[in-house]
Amino acid sequence: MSKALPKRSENYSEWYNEIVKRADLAENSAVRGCMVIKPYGYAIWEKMQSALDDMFKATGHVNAYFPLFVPKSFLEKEEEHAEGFAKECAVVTHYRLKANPDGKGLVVDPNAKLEEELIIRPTSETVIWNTYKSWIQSWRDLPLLINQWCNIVRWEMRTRLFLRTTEFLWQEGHTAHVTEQEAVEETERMLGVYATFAEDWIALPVIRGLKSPNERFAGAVETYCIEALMQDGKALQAGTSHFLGQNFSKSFEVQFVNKENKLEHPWATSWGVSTRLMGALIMAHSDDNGLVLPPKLAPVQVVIVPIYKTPEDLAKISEKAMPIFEQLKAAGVSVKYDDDDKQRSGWKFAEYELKGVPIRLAMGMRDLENGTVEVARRDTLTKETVSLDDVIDHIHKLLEEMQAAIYARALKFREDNTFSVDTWDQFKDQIEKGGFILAHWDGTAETEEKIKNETKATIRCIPLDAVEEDGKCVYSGAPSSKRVVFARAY
RNA sequence: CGGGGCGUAGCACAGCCUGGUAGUGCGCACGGUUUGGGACCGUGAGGCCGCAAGUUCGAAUCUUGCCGCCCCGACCA
Repeated sequence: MSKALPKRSENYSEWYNEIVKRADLAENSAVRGCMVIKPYGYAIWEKMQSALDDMFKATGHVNAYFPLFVPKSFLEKEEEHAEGFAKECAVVTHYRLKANPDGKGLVVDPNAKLEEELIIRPTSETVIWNTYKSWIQSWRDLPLLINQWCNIVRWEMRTRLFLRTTEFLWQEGHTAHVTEQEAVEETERMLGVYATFAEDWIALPVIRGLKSPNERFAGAVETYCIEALMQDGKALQAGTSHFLGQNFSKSFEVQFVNKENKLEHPWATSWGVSTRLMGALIMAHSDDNGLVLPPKLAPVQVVIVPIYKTPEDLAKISEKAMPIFEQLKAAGVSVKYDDDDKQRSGWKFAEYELKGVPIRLAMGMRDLENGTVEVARRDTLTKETVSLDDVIDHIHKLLEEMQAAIYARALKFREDNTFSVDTWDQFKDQIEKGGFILAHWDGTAETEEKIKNETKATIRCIPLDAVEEDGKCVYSGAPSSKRVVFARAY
């Protein structure tokens, strides 16, 4: 077995692929473009789900489930939406197979052709708004605040584990409101939820912004996003929140009676984050030794490794280790005691580093004599010796400290790799080196397109907190009032 | 869909050019010695060499076709 991971500095994408596989997060499946999320990777996803779900509930949302299949006629109803997704839809045309009359195996039964094709959902606005039609009659039915956790299929040309797969897992919130302002507030509220989640849980600093019209969700009036910077200097869109206006309520003829007894179309939002967040988590923090997990998302936060020669020694160590294990567990810390004698301690150290376990405790006979335990932290790869009396308290503090330190490190990286650029030459030069580029843009799709064609850089977002300043578009020289974020992106 | 690469043991690969007994490392099983940063020795199990056809006395190796996967582009969360 090759022990070392590829180095980030030498081949970032190979490093990424290897870390996903070696840390047991996911693997490619027998189905092209589709991944198998392995138990360890899924455990992290479950932690993300659980935290997000709590935040959705706290903001008044409830969960529901809508069908996997979308009748083609639904998808067609909102024109821009249909156009945007048409190219990447999987289509169900038949409902039955039969024995191959020419020999072995099965063939599609031509007599079982569907009258209307079914699309595997690339997103659920259409089925959901078709449903909302019957759920919404009065202003008293609003706001309708619904979320669903489900899978999605978008037929991508090229896939990468977690970052872009044909099938992926996500949540999609779909809300309906009486007023435009309420819907805009909801869109912004959920963007805030995503940003808070990214920063507090993934320890990932994000820029909150608006997408340019080019990058807008198909069918949206406005798309908000959070953008993060990965260690290779490329940007990753980590979440989106859309203000849909009345586009879907009109297309699906959803109306409610307002307080004045007049018919109105409700205002809509939708918002989602996906298993792509796993990719963000990996690429933001991990190093050449493996995963680095922020404690809040680590399936195992503390691992205790006994170091012993004889079963008698192990028994003595266990006697001291088990109270630590029990106390941590009782305090809600996810802890594992690894006394498996199949592997030696050195192997375990490397393995837990690869898997990103935040804190490792090692206890040997020497520690027993001294009443101590060795505490190793994953993010800095540092070790210290701590008295058994203090260790529980120490771990609690350390977990919090590490969560903050990992965020701080990512924030510093982003700050060190964000550049204000004012000339086209500087722009072209900097984009090769990576990072976020803050530059003036004249606001036209033409300029955006030309910049993309010449440099592969896209406008990641127009930051919500952009300062107003007079400037000239870095490409066209036309006047501009604020800087937008450019980067090459995943 | 274009351009490149690869399909041989669970995994990573060699062998192919120049046709002739299917190999190495890791992993796995058993035994022993080890154990504070990925231990070592010994014994052993494990293969339709991607699929199909062709050439040949004989094909992992040569020819043709097909299938699949990976990487680089165009498309995208």
